[in-house]
Amino acid sequence: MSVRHALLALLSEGPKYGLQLREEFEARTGEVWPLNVGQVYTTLQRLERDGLVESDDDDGQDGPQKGFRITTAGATELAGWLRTPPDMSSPPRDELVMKVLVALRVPGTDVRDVIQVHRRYLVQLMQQWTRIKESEAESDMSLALVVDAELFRLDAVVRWLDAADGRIKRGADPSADPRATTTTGTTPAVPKVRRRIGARR
Amino acid sequence: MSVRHALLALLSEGPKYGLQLREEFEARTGEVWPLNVGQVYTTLQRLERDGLVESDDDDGQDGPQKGFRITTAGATELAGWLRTPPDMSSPPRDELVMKVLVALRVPGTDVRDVIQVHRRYLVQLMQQWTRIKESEAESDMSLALVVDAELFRLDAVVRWLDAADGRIKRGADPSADPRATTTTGTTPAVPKVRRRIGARR
DNA sequence: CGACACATGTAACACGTTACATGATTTG
DNA sequence: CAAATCATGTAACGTGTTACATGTGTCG
Repeated sequence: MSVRHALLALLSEGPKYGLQLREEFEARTGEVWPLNVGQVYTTLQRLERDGLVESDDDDGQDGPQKGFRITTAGATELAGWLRTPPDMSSPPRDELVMKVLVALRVPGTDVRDVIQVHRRYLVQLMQQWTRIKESEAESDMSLALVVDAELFRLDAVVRWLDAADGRIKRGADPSADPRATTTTGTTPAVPKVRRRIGARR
Repeated sequence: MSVRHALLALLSEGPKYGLQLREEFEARTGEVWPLNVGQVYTTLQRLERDGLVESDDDDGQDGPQKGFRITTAGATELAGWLRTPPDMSSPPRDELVMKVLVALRVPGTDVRDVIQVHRRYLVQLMQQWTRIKESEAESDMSLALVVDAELFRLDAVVRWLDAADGRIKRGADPSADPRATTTTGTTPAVPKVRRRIGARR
């Protein structure tokens, strides 16, 4: 859903064609978020189909540098997107969190070891981003913002790993009665609460 | 890639069938990460096709509660996955970051306003997760871990928004010479650096 | 019986990725 | 001319979502 609206936003500055959109997308993300060309074209097709965008193929010919313009509907859609917080019920499945949850139960796995392996990797990554930030981000606002976001994100992951390690260290999961969740179907029908966060949207 | 390995992990405890996998997946994530059934079956098909899993259809019949077992190849794959940090070159495209980057350039948009709208929403979400954590997470390790992860993540996003707001406040993007990135194709061929973080994998 | 739940599947779609095919234009 | 680059597309696949179709068993 992200690329779609980003293209719409780029077109709101004026008509553009395919490759140009890719270049400008990458420029605005400090060349940190590569965008493959194929997706640009298919996304543009979908945008045109949905009436958010128009192209120059009125004259029949599909010459090179086929320009696209944003429509009124497109501008409306874009404005709405900018002010609508993403749907956060329920949170994204995080691969690293999955790994730790899973490692807690997979026989013959040292969870805390898994945690440390990933922690080391993350710290290393943060150092590399910090280096980039120090050397290049002075002059490029977009790059600075993207790198900041990544650093904050990685820092949160590291801190979560530490918290998880703490939780696991003290208390070998006292709540986990394997019988309660592992049984083949004889569980006495626990009223299943599907946790969803409601917030006015 | 996450669900695939999670199912593999569940099967490493012993043979299970489709719906059971869904139930146990959700139990292990504190009912916070719902998993739709259709995906379970299609993922199981792919796992079987790839030889990571075997089923009871040797006897021809496709009765109900069709059990699946993990294979040796599956166990190997799982062990590898647990100790392999996810590929972080390059970072995921974050929708909120995209919005702010985009809002910087879309005519007639108050970026700092967009930032505040989202900030309020995020703080509100954090309060709800905190409430859940205080009331229920005492007794459920998985839930505690998942909620912690979400709280750390949201906190990082809020802090990024504040940092971004700061950057935007001081300095109306001095680096941004629109001509340099917006030109129609006459840019003098800047040596395009595609930033990618290398780390031994 | 009829309603409900369990259980397995399929179809259609959105989005993302990699890889390939096809022209047009520039340049050595 | 030949090769490289620019530009547009398509195909195949993986993953995820929603919705529907189809059986089977249980229980009022």
